[in-house]
Amino acid sequence: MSPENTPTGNVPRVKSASISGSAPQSSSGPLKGLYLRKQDLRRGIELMFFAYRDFTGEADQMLSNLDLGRAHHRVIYFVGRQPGMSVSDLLSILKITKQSLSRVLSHLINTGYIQQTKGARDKRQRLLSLTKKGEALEAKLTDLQCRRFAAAYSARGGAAVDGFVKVLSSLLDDEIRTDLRQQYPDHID
Amino acid sequence: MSPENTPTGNVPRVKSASISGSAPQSSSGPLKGLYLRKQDLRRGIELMFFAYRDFTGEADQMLSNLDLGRAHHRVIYFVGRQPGMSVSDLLSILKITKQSLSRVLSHLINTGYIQQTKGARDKRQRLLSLTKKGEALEAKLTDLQCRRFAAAYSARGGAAVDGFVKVLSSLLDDEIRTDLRQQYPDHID
DNA sequence: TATGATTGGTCAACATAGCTGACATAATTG
DNA sequence: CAATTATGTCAGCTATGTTGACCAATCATA
Repeated sequence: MSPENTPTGNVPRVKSASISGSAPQSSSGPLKGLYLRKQDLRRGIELMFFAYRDFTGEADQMLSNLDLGRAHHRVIYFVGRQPGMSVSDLLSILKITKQSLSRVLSHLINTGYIQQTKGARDKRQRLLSLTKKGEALEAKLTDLQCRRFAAAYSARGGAAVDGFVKVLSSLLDDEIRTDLRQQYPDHID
Repeated sequence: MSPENTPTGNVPRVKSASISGSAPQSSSGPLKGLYLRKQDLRRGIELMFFAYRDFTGEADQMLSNLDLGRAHHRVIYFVGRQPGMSVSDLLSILKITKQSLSRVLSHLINTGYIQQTKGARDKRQRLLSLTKKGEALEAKLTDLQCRRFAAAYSARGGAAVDGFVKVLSSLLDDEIRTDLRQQYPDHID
């Protein structure tokens, strides 16, 4: 695709790679390196782009009907996942600025999706949790996305799911992988 | 996590699911449905979120040094992938409005990353391609992301890559999957 | 207890990247 | 010729990110 600056040391250069792989073996074959051609890596890049867009699309639609955006969804999701979390917990998960979060969080509190309670140990903390209304929305949104995953997982089976999880977790930055490993100890290595 | 509105018909309800799976079998076991628990689906959701962020992070950084954003990257990527494509081709891939694309595309043309040529068959079309400068940037950005994929793929092996591709393609909307299948005929089913 | 660090909130200002709606031009097609 | 298509452009709006500055409450500790 771009002659100069040949890929990586890791990637076998395939000069003038054929656009579509009329590969002699199946692309899933055990032959080392057969999945490291430029076209295979590009396929991964594109799949990530399209799959992420489709994966968030349905929820985005439902949210826009409620005058909410994807940023609100993230907050609702993670607060629902770990009720009683602090604002700084949320900040370190989302990796956005306090100001960006504040805008979204305030709106969710004002519209009754999220409630705050003062921390018992540390009274500076505002511990976040979903209200009934927030729980209802979180359930609807998460169900939408879980449905999509459940369909994909059942269509492809456990071995494919295992590979999916392995590769995705290897795409993570090391720091994030360490965090996630603690939350899913048996599942992400 | 949210009792009301129980998941899908497809998803086995696991009321009061334990937070962390101290599963009796490995999560990748062949046992049907063991990867369809709510926690497994949530793990997928979260992996998509974090992996997508990390996957785009390095390129975003490089782009911001050039006063470009992710939208510019997408245009450069897809034009690089298919030189000579028309504006409407690009629109249907990116699924954004003409105006949104126009802003980004004009900037890339003005700054010399992309060039236009009138279509030979249809003179209304502006066929897009990368300039030398654009090719150089595309190569740097794509190499960055390919490196990440190559590392993940080699760390996990061909079987995992196969599962990764299968599950991701099943997460796509049907329409997109049909399109991609044509571009990677041997690879996406 | 006084000091410094942490947790959280807020204000102002700005940038990017999406959106709608309206309209214009050029070229193709029927 | 009329309708459609491909593209570009203007004006304005929204969502979500950014920086930098500053403040108040609370906690931890010298």
